[in-house]
Amino acid sequence: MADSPFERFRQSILTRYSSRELAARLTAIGSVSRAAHGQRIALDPAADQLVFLASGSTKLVVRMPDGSEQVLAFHFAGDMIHLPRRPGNDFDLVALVDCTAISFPAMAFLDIAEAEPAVLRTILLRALMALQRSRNKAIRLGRKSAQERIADFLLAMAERIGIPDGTAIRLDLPMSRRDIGNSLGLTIETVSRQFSELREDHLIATAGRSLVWLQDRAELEVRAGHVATPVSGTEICAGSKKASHTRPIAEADSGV
Amino acid sequence: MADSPFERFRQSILTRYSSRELAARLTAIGSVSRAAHGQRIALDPAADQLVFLASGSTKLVVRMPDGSEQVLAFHFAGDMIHLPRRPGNDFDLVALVDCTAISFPAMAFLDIAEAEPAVLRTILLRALMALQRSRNKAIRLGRKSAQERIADFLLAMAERIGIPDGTAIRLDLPMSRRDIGNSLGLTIETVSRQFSELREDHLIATAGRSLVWLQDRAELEVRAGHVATPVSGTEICAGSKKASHTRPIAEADSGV
DNA sequence: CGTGCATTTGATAGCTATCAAAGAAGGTGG
DNA sequence: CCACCTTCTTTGATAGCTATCAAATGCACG
Repeated sequence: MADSPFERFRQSILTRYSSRELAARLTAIGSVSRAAHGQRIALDPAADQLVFLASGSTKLVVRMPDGSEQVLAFHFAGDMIHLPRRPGNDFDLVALVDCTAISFPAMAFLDIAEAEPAVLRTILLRALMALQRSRNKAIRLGRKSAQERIADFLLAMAERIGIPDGTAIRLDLPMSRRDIGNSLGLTIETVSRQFSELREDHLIATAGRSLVWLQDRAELEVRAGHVATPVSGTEICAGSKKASHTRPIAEADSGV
Repeated sequence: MADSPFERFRQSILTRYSSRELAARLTAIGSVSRAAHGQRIALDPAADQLVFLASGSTKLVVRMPDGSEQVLAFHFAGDMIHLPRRPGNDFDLVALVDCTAISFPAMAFLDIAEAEPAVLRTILLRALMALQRSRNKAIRLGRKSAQERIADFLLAMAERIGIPDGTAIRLDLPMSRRDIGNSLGLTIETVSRQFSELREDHLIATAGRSLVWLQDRAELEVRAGHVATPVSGTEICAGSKKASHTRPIAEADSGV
């Protein structure tokens, strides 16, 4: 099957030159699981897992003692996700839409991958990217107001799943307002209020529950606190409102 | 020199069986730098760096456009730290006490380490630990009150630099209240108030600016929100206030 | 077309930041 | 060794932001 989960895994993670034996050995320890919207992705709770998300999108959540849940990360097709086992087993990978995933016992995966350092390196680089994203999340949560968090979140999503649409960027968000709130440390009401405010200011447009267009990326960068806010009218700021970083949309990326 | 930075690097990162040639090649691309309290650790801004902290302790900070700084992580001797280069170069590694560090260009390091998959694996495992800590930080910042963050912070520090002292755990915190606040997304005043409250409740004791004793770890776990808070006096909770997780203090660990 | 759930909007309370000032701690120079 | 001085920490009063509580509206699905 040219489009099977394992085929996607091979194309995404294994190098073009890696041996067939390596692929076979990894296939032997990987187990495919499917999950529909809202379902947990079944995982062996006995050991740390490396999960390759072949299709769909997920949220990585931790359940708090008080029953609430904190979203640690969102993941999209092609991501590798590391799930540590902790006493209490409180991490869950939950499907936002229908998903296909392959889960590997982490240590066994690395034992096999050691035969092919390039694969190990790929996993490492993805882990470092995931670390970087987690650090960015910590920045969002630590030093930002509700509006800054929402604007920053939208820009981060634009880089992962944004599609250019005229002068705007179109997003089809697979997660609910509640998930967004749980991810940003905000309540669902606050998320909604900030969406409304950005909409009134014509920085975004929305349709239905999941479609969002970013209409003024430069101003969103300002609202996100990515650039120093110019003091309106009192000082002359040379070169303000530059065209932001203009990073490529939807660059290949992942989430160990 | 048996105690040189490179010797510590070898003992901490390289496996006992790794070749001398590997060590020599890594040594060739690593540059030692020292920094006193408050100084930045000098790093080549041209490329991503992997930094091995041979001695001392540091904070990884990002400077915000408004001039404030967010602390992303604290690091201690033996840690490996990954510093990505971003446009704007806003990440800094700052010494909390006198430090010795070795910095490597990340890609060159990995090129060399590919010859020895066990080394690559060590780096990967440390990256995953750093990711886990960053996720925990995100939980702290996202879903916790000031007191929960402080209690959680103290417990996290206990696991890294805690020293058993009678029935208590002694901490010699190398960072200021301001650094703690910048790390937890709180102001210095709020940090101080929470310390005072924990002190009044006899959960901690302090001496001078840096010494802290954790006197009631189980209750601190409750205050940190690690265990469900028992509803006082209205319901009977079977087996509450168990002796927490009793994880080992100061286990070998690192921070890529 | 009706039902159930997600989202939006509104009013109020609580928590933490901010502003302000006093009180330790640790280092320096006499 | 002690007095001084700078810096960090602690404590207090107030304002602002977001959570919470409550209700209406809108969307998607059967």
